[in-house]
Amino acid sequence: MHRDRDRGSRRTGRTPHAHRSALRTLAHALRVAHRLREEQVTDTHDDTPPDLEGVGADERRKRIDKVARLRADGHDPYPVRFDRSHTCAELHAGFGSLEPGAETTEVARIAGRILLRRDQGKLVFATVRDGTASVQLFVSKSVVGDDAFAAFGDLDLGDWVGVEGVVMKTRKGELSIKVAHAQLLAKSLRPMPDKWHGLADVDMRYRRRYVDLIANDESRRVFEIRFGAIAAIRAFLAERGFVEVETPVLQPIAGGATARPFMTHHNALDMEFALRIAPELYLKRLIVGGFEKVYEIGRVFRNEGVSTRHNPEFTMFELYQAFVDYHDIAVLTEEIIAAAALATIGTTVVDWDGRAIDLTPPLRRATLLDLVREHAGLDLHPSQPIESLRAHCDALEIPYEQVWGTGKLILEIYEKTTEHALIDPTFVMGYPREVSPFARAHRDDDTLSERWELIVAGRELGNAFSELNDPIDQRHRFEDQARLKHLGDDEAQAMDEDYVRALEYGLPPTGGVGFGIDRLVMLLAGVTSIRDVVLFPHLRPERYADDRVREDGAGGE
RNA sequence: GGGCCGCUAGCGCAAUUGGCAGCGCAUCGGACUUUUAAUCCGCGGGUUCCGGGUUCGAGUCCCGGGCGGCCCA
Repeated sequence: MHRDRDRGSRRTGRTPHAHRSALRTLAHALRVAHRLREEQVTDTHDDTPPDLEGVGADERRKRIDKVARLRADGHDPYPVRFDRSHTCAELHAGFGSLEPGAETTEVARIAGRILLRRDQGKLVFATVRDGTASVQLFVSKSVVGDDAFAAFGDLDLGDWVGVEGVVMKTRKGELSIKVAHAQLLAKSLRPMPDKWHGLADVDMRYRRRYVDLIANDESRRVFEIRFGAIAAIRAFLAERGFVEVETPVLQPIAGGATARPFMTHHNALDMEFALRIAPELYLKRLIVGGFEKVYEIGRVFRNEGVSTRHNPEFTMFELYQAFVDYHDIAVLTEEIIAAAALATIGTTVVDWDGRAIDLTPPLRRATLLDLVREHAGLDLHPSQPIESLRAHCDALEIPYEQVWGTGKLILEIYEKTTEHALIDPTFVMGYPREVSPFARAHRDDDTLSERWELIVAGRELGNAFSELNDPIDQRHRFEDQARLKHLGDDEAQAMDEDYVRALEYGLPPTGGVGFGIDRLVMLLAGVTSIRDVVLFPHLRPERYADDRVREDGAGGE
């Protein structure tokens, strides 16, 4: 309150004399706007909103009428605030051990949404839930009086309510508030989903996540895992001296990954920007700048298909550390994953698609070439004649393009024969250098790179390098990529001159890793659709009843 | 992008060969002062996703479209 007053007086005190007439004009405009708004409101106030017509409008109509009646009786159906003394979880923690039938003298004030009602005539039980847990309300006519009892009876499932009363346990042992006062905090106009079956329609669960979260415990569980995993990663890294940074989402050149970007337009500069496909190149610029341990958790955007495995925007974790290599990064990564798992599900063994997957460090390490030998029975190496690798592709019915080198062909063979079979977590080490434009050459074999991908349940979870820090080499890699792009590979990297310039100032030896937070959460939560771990997944736009009218009017497009 | 499947009351689901569109929950009315998805009695509620077609008759069959799911690419 003090702060508000201070701020207000400072602002008035600073108002320059010369601005008064401008302020008067503004005040006038605001008054006009306000009046217009009021006219609109009174115009439509008693009318049925257009979308109230048609099916299912019954219950909403009734609840809207209730709101009007409450207002007519001098009650505010949407009061401004409520002071609570406890969350539901705090009540359980503090009074969970009460004996059945016991009544305390402790007065508690809690708030929550009414989820269930059990009407007993002159006694009503209601289950309310806040953000922490649920607690039962015990509402007795003889305690609250006839009028308040009737008012409580007027509340609907879904309404937000604040109550005050002593803490007690019923004879059956249910922790309850013996309500003395109850207040509507926000009227719900829409009927809740089935109290037992919840909201099952998958499409509606994604489109109306708010309802899904109200009705489905499982949905809340998954997102608690998500929030917990991210928090655990941040805590783990903070403890080890990493700093969290934010780098540009709007980038003149979308680099750091092979994917097609979304393009957008900057009006004032009149130029095209890409939404980032990875934060990688900016994070490494920061290592050039002298930060030694940086990471970013942020949204990246890839303009590709939409499915249960791909959302156009998803959350990427990327980390870079100076003076370490990809072996060090593998150790760090498995520790991060284990920390996230322990913090959220209390174990490093996850149940995924009916299988137990053990994330306990150390995870298996194996080279890509050894794994291909193991799974496909093929002894491959990038130094082999390209004809022999093409022959293997032909035999495996893998389509390829003439511009592809031996490294790309080996990667294709690996993906077709081996990757999907790697169920237990495996660091697949030593990708061909040709397909790894930001990884340094392998210290023992310069046809390979110091790069691993972490594969779990047949899918890529993370990708890491000993970062390429030789600016001359990096320039050549960009030029190779540019050549591919010119030949029609629209996922190839574009030359980023500023990034090369940054490397020319000197990137110290650096290890880096990136992984998809969404995929990690899927693994921890044991769900197979990315849409179950993204709060508001991308879906094709919903069609409203209005669209039909519009289309008919426009003559059908 | 291809194949298969789904869309029915606010929510969850039925509807046989093409023959009156139903059940549960929720709502509404009634009973009930220790319930736990409370219970019991009763009344309402429908653009069967949209548009065409076949038929005496379409939720059901055919064609086109929309949205989603699963599998494949």
